[in-house]
This record gives sequence, C-alpha cells and structure tokens, in this order.
Amino acid sequence: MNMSLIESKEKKNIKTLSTIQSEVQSSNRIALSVDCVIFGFDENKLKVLLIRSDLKMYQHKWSLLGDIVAPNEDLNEAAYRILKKRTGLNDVYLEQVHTFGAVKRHPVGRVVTVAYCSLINIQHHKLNILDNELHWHDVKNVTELAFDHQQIFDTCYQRLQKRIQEHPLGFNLLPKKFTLRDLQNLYEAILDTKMDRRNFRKKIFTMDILVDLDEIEQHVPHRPGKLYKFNFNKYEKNSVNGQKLVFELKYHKTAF
Amino acid sequence: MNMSLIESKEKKNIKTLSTIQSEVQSSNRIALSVDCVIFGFDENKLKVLLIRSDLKMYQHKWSLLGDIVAPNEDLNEAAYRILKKRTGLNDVYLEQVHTFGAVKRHPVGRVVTVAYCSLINIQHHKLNILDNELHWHDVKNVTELAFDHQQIFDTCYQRLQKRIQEHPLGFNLLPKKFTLRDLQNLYEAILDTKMDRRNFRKKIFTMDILVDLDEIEQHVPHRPGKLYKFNFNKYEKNSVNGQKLVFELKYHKTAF
DNA sequence: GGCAATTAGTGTACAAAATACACTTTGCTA
DNA sequence: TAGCAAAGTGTATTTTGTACACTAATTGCC
Repeated sequence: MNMSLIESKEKKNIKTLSTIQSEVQSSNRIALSVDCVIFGFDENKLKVLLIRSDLKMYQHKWSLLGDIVAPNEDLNEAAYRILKKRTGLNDVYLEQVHTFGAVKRHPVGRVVTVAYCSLINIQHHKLNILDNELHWHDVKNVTELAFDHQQIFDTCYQRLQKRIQEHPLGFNLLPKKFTLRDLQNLYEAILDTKMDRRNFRKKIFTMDILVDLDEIEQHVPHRPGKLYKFNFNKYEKNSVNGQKLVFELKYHKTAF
Repeated sequence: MNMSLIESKEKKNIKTLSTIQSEVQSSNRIALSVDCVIFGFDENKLKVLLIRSDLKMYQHKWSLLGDIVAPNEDLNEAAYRILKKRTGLNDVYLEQVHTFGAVKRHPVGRVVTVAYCSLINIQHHKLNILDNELHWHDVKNVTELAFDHQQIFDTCYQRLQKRIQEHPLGFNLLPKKFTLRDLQNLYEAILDTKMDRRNFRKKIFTMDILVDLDEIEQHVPHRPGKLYKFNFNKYEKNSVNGQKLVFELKYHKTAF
C-alpha cells in the first residue's frame, strides 16, 4: 500500500497568511474562507489530510487545508480549487458541512469559514506539497488542531459517520477493485466498531450495488477474496423523484 | 386559534437594502448575511414566515427574513437577533442548515448567506411587523421566492423533514399541552403523508417521552383527547456520550 | 332524554428486518 | 502435505413494522 506519510520541504511560505491579514485587517469587514476536511483510507485506517499551520502562535500544530474565497468564486469552486491544488484530483466527493463564524475564531481578524468534507482515494493521487509539511493523519490521533479546526474536524467526522450509514459514500475511499473484506474494514474504521461478517455481506448483496469482476485478490497468504466494483449506474437508477435511495447500513449496538 | 394572516403597514422601508448596498458595493469584498426559515404550525398546517422583498426587481415576491452579519457578531447571534426582532422569542429551536454562496445570487453584489432553520410556536408570540408585509404562509403554497430564497427554503424544508424523523423537534411547534392527534397532525403536515393512528400512538408511547397531564381537551364536538406535554428531561437523559438518542419515527410508504 | 355524528382509544395477527451464531472451502506456506 | 488464515455460506430467533375494526366518550340536534 501507498505509504501516506510524506515529508515536506519545511519551507515556511506565509503567502496564505499574509493574504488573510490583508483581507481582514484592511477594514472591519468579514473575510470568508473555505476549509476542507479531506478523508482517505489506507492500511485499514481512516486518515485525514493536514498541513502545518502557517501562524507562529500555532507553529507546532496541524490545521486543515483552506483558503480565502475569491470575490468572483463560488463556495464550491473554492473548495474544489483547494482539493485540486493539493491532491490533483478534480472529480471527487465533496460536501458542504457547516459554517463556523465565532467572532474570535481566527487570531488575525474576523474570518468566517465554510467547512467541506471530502472523500478521496489515497492510491489515485499524489500529494502536492507546495510549502508546509503535509501529512495523512490517522483520525484516531487527531487532537489539538490549530484555530477551531479541531471542532471543524469533529463536526465533519461525525457527519461522515452519519452519512456513510445512509448513502454509499464509502466507495469514494476505496480503489476501483476491492474485496468485501476491504469494504467491511472501511466501515469498521469509519464507525469505529466491529460488524458481523455474514450479516454485513448479506446486507451489501441485498442492496445489489456491487459488480462481481470475476477476479480474485493476489498475493495474500490465505484464501483470496473476490474482487468487486461499485455499480454507480445501479445506484443512480434506484433513485426516486430525483432523491437517491437511502443506503441504510445502520450502526447497532449489537453489531459490536 | 391565532390567525396567522397579519396585514402589514405597507410602508416601504429600504434600510436593510441600503445597508447591503453599502456593504457590498464599496469594495470587492464579500458580504455575509443570515437568512432564517422560520416554521410554525397553525390550523394543522405547516407555515413559514415570509416578508415582502425590499428590492424593486423582486417587489411582488416574498423572501426570507435575513440581515447582514455585524463585524463583531457570531453567526448564531445574528440568527437569534433576526428571530427576536420579528417574533420576540428568545429561547427557540434554531439550527444552521447550509451556506449559499453562488457569485450572482444577490443582485446588488456578492453576498454569501448562511441559512438557519427555526421552529417556533405560533401561539406563543406576536409578530413584530416593523416595515414590510409579514405573513405566515402555508408551505404548500410557497413558490417563486425572491433571490435564491426558494432554493434555501427547499433545502431547509427537506432538512426539517429528515430531522423530524430522527429527533423530537416537533414539540417546538406545538403548544405546551397537546393531544396525540395534534402531534400526529403535525407529523402528517410536515411529512405530507398520512399515518396509521394506532401505530403512531404505539410508537410515541414506546419512546416514553410524553407526560400524561391528566387533563382532556375542552370544547370539542366529540370525545375529547387526553392532554400531554413533552418530557424534555427524559429525552435529555436518554443521551449516550453527549449525543441524543435518535427518535426514529421513519416515514414509510405503507404508512400512507 | 335519546339518538346521530365524530373522534378517542385500544389489541392482535402477519410480514419484514435485524441479529446471533459455526462449519466448510480455498489458497498459501513451511 | 499439513496447518494456517481468511473467504464463503444458511438458519433460527428476536425485534420491529404494518394492517386492520370495534368500543367509548362527548357534543349537538331533535
């Protein structure tokens, strides 16, 4: 598997920060930014992409990837721009989650930020390390982020946990071909739980959203599993009145 | 019942509009506003509070209640301020739903708006008609609002329909004392469906979130129903890890 | 005062979905 | 070729959802 730990060049580029400062300090107006919580899945662990903070007061802390929204730029465009810049990926899952607007949330002035949650496949891209240190972090070890980014991260992670039980988002995090065990590992990682293997398989197959590729995984020291891909067509077709059917993979206590 | 149709003074006050114009046009910066989708329940219909648009190009259209966010004001505060100003209510249900940031969404310049959904009890307040015409509208007749407010309204209504099936929000829309029929009427109005009375009662009682007041409704030309109040304590206590238990009153096709 | 109209209140049988649980199969490796 | 490790498979039980019809209480009318 592609190791997700990539060392940065440690060059302290403060362009983004100075942009914010000029945006904010030149008036008593509110500046608007976008922050992306970018999730990936690697080594059966849910990861989040973080960058070293630009700000001196947060210099040992990690923060989310974000930027000021340009005057002629839609919010979603700004979020895609950030994603594209760092991951090179264009066609990815992206969802607006919440807007954080506490008066004192940013130390250099009033910055209201719109948080986005994104799911990407770690194998399908290379990180673009432009300036600061950029890392995939195990979500279990994410603590004390810069600014209010811990709160933003927590909100987005909770949203992900909820959404993944209602819609088949998880496939955005997996390679095109995967085994059922991969899929279950993903759900177990995101929901931080264990599920019964037989019931999980039954549930997924009942949904009829997988295509059997008639291939098996290679180089495993045990009986290899069959490979599947996600049937996006089927899922789109199963929509009612333009609204997608719910996925309904609920987390139950007894599934531990 | 309190009639929700209140005529306005028709005095065209454009203070809010001019504020927006000065905020937006003086620079190429982005202005930030808050818009509130305020729901009420009256005569067994779900209502939404709308105001006549300030803008000439939208002068025959209705719009949501909103305002520019002040530089030293939290987003939630701004939403509460708008609610308080119009309804006099302070302690109400308020939830941020989505932020709308298309470049051309507002005709006088770049205004990004954070949409809030609020649930209030129509009987517990008097509308404060400060300037323009202010009405409670049946949600079934809400079409062609000003700006992108139709889209904002639709988003908030859909969110409400989803949330009300997972959390007992509905009680915010009812008087303190209500009958089970009132509660069912509320759910049927919000979800635009019919439910089986016996199954509805069974489900609600199983949740054990109502307190029997040992009173019955008065002046009804039929057998009076028992009155209940919502047991907020019980609901709060039933929380796990700070997260409230789901309410789980799902909408099923066969419930028609 | 009694009868009609109207809605409240109640229980049960059936169907569907979730859950718990154990053995056989396959491929690799030592 | 034996043994290890995970894949693959089915059934019985419990829980939840759904469909459905009669009796009880009150008002208003005659």
